[in-house]
Amino acid sequence: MPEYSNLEKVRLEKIEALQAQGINPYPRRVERTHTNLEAIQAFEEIEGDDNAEPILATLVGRVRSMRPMGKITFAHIEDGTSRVQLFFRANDIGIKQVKFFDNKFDLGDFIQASGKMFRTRTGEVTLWVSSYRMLSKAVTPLPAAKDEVVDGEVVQHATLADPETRYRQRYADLAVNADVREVFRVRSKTIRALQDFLDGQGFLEVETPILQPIYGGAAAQPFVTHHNQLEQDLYLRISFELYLKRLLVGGFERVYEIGRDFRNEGVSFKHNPEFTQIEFYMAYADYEDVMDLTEAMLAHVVETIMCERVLTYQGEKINFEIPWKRVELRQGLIDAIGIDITEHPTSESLVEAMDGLEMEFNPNASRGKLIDDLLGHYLEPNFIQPTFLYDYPRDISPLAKTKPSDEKTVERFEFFIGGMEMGNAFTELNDPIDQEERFLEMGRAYDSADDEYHPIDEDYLRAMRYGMPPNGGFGMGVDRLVMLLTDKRTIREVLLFPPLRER
RNA sequence: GGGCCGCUAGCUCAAUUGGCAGAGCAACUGACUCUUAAUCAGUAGGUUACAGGUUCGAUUCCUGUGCGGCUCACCA
Repeated sequence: MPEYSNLEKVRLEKIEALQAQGINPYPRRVERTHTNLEAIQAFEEIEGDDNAEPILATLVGRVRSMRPMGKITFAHIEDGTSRVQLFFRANDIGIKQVKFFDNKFDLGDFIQASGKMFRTRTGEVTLWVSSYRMLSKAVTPLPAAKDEVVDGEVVQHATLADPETRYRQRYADLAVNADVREVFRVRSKTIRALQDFLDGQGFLEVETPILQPIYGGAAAQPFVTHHNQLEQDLYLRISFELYLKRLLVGGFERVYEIGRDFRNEGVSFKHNPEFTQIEFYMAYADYEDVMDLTEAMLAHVVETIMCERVLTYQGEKINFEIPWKRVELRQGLIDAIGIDITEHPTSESLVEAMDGLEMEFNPNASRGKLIDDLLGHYLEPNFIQPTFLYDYPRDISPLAKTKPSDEKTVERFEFFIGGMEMGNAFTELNDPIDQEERFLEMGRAYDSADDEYHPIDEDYLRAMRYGMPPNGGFGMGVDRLVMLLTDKRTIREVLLFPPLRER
């Protein structure tokens, strides 16, 4: 049994009063002739034409404001398309019906109202109500104090702002904050735009297992679960990579997947334990082809959402015109801190060179890890404009092909926007013998670090031994892209139901 | 996981040095036939997150717990 607040008790009493009058506060059937927006537009089209038939409409929506004035009442209702004003007048429907609305309806209730569209003296297109009924009674008041419509824009005066309540009760946040609803419309459009682009390039969208007996394709701690009948532990995937590349072996030349990855790691403004990833794999392509496609894809998405290839993120204008800046990792570090990583082929040598940097680091880390730390600290935050950073150390890239000229470096790029790492791509390793050696090296690296056991995906190696076409692969965090497109500083703002501790 | 900060009415926020816990909106009662943050008059609304401590007296100071925020760490 919930403990009802005084405000809720008042509304429960209203429900009882309705039922006592034989009125069902939660009826089954609804009538609706127009959305609110359609009704307003239909009226505006015939307005001024004396011969036109009046627009008769039955509208539905949630009551968002009420202004009772004795024998007339104004109210605003909101549906999925727009707000519209209702006008109740005793002359038309009788004082009882006006008072019934004033007394038995509350902010947040759903109503169905019929009448004629007209424009008030103060200029607002309004439904002149001839009949109305309750569609759903709200027991709990919406956490919005009051809002008004100014020039068609809803202006809120003190609304739900506490982040904890907003995330825990996202339904209330959405109901009350139109800008939050807009974020998730943009999110949906973003995913659609990615699909449209890749479909247009001849890619096939596929779905691969989320529950996997062996996880791989990224460096991350997995979530573990258990299948009762199979009597087997399964992992929630940390990437799609190894399954998608099996599909290249199977004969699909271009595949992509958009879906959820799960990583049992820390949470931050740009990390969530479950997040949406897009990966694609492209046969007969290398990482430079993938760079070209990445630019074109992001330009398409930004243009679709923003209607131009520019967006503003946290006050910075970000330009998605092609081509983007391309920075070689080695040169980027030389320019930033004067260290040439090719002159330091061992971690010992690199550690020596890093002595004196203000950045803290683990001197026992591998050379690749140190380079990764350096770029995360000195390069990433400065890449506000879309930037490719390319040619990475081999030992942190076990699935990428080495450069022909340099065994310690692989054909890999990451790209950055707004100071955030957005994605990762490489010329994919397709040599099964080399791949097995890399896996074994990696296993040793884990042993030596006394870290957890890292399983080798033998089936993936078998697939590669059947022959895998040369290919370029790509992965990107979709949540982070949506952050850019909606100008949100934290990933939680673009997740409908961000994780919170149980209360 | 560490550090810092926060938690007061349904919502947004006040409360002087430790001295009767307040406002706006929402709610309730009444007035009002073109309002739109409607207006006007009145009423009610609190375990100050929770538990303990110091004190004549705690929203305020101290300790612990819970939840959240920021940040650092972790994160091929």
